[in-house]
Amino acid sequence: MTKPAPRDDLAFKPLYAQIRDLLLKRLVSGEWPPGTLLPSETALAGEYGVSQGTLRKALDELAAERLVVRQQGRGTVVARHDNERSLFQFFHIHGADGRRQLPDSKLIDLTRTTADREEADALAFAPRSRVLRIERVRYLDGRPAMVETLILPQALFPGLGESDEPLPNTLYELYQRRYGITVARASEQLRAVAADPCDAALLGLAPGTPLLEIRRIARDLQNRPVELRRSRLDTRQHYYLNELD
Amino acid sequence: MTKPAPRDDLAFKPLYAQIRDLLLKRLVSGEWPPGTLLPSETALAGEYGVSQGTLRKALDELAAERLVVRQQGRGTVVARHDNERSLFQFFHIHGADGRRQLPDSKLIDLTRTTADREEADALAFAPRSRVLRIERVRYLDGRPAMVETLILPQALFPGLGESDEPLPNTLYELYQRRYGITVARASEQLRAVAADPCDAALLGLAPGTPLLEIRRIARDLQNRPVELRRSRLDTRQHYYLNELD
DNA sequence: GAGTGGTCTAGACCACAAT
DNA sequence: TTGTGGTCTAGACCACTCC
Repeated sequence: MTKPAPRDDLAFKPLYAQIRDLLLKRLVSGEWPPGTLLPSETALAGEYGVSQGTLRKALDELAAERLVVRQQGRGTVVARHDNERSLFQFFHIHGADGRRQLPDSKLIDLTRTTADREEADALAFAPRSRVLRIERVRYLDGRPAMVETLILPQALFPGLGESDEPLPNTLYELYQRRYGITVARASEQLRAVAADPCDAALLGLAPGTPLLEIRRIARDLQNRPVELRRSRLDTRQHYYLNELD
Repeated sequence: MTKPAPRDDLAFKPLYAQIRDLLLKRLVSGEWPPGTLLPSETALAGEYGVSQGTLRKALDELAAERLVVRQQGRGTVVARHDNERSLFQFFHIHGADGRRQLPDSKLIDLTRTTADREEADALAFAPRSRVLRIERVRYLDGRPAMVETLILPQALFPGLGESDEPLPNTLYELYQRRYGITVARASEQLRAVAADPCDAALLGLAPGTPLLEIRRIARDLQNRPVELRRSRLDTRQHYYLNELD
């Protein structure tokens, strides 16, 4: 129907990749909020003037990135941040028996402050940007297992934590629903550290106990850093699982 | 050419998945050792009596699992365990500056013994199977950074460590070349532990220092556990990186 | 029954590697 | 020049969901 992509410029992209980018732009724009049923493959193919096969390959790529979910017989849905997704994509902590569950959270502290140098570097911010700092303890099987510090740019999450409403347990769902920010990927750096007196008191263990520290940078659909998170986990009853394949 | 797959049994698989399984069987069998150039898509499609598109989808799946590598203009090659693959698929440790390099290794001890209960469980072995136990220290930037214990079933690696030849630094390449065992995937459990006196002496740090312990179970093409590995990393200069996407 | 995504086919042309 | 994998198309039928 349309001729194949021309090969003029050096940054050549196959047609299906170009279509993928156009679809992603519409996801980012908010035209199709999470939970929306996309137009059918044939409709989109017609709209872009490509074959169904090419459009399908574009959607398959977005599905592989977990930005959309394909459902035979129903259609293609924009991915939503439910507990299921949080658990499978972003939560790698397992109990000694191999089970996995989302932790409960107890807020310890919530302050508005400025990013220190390290935080600004990690988030690719201007130094001394305004950030929200959240400290919480997370419970697994009803017992305190993890201390967590979050750094959020105030510019992206205006008004967060100002009302009296309690913060939900799964924050990414809130980012998406209230601020239209979808956490699409993250990178985590893992280290072993000694519990400082504060960690120790919150987790009920001796200072100096080894803890697994996880430093996460979460990014949105445009690959922009939106959250910095430092978790310290007591690994006597739990471990972090990574599958390599 | 051939009719679509029948829908008789409950364990229905699409045709391309069946072809994938047949190709995998030939990889496992040793018919196509690592490094081999596979027959072309058209040749294989003819052989199985399917269209090129279906055969392509089967090969694409194997490529996604990193069992084969596609090279435009050349053909499809059976994946080989080179340093590149070891680094990208199996080695997640980075230096403080984000760089990554394979560590050097120094052998500390090599003994033939029987698996203890925990080891036998992890490897899905009969208890008290004969295993080879290797202890080594691994160096990054010329400095000791990690203590590593490996448990290998003697039945799978006969004669390993009996001659005087030194063990190579990247073992997976040896498993593949000498024993025809390809490590295809692995799972890693991460915990924070305190350095015991032995770790401390080998790494030159104080006993009790927090170390990142990585327990890896490596599996071959048939998903059979072939190696158990327990690494303890000094994370003052290095970290373990996991990308979630 | 209507509409969706999932599978499969057949054929065309392109980019790339090897000779 | 030959042969490979990569892209793109057009059309068919199937399995599934929903009304």
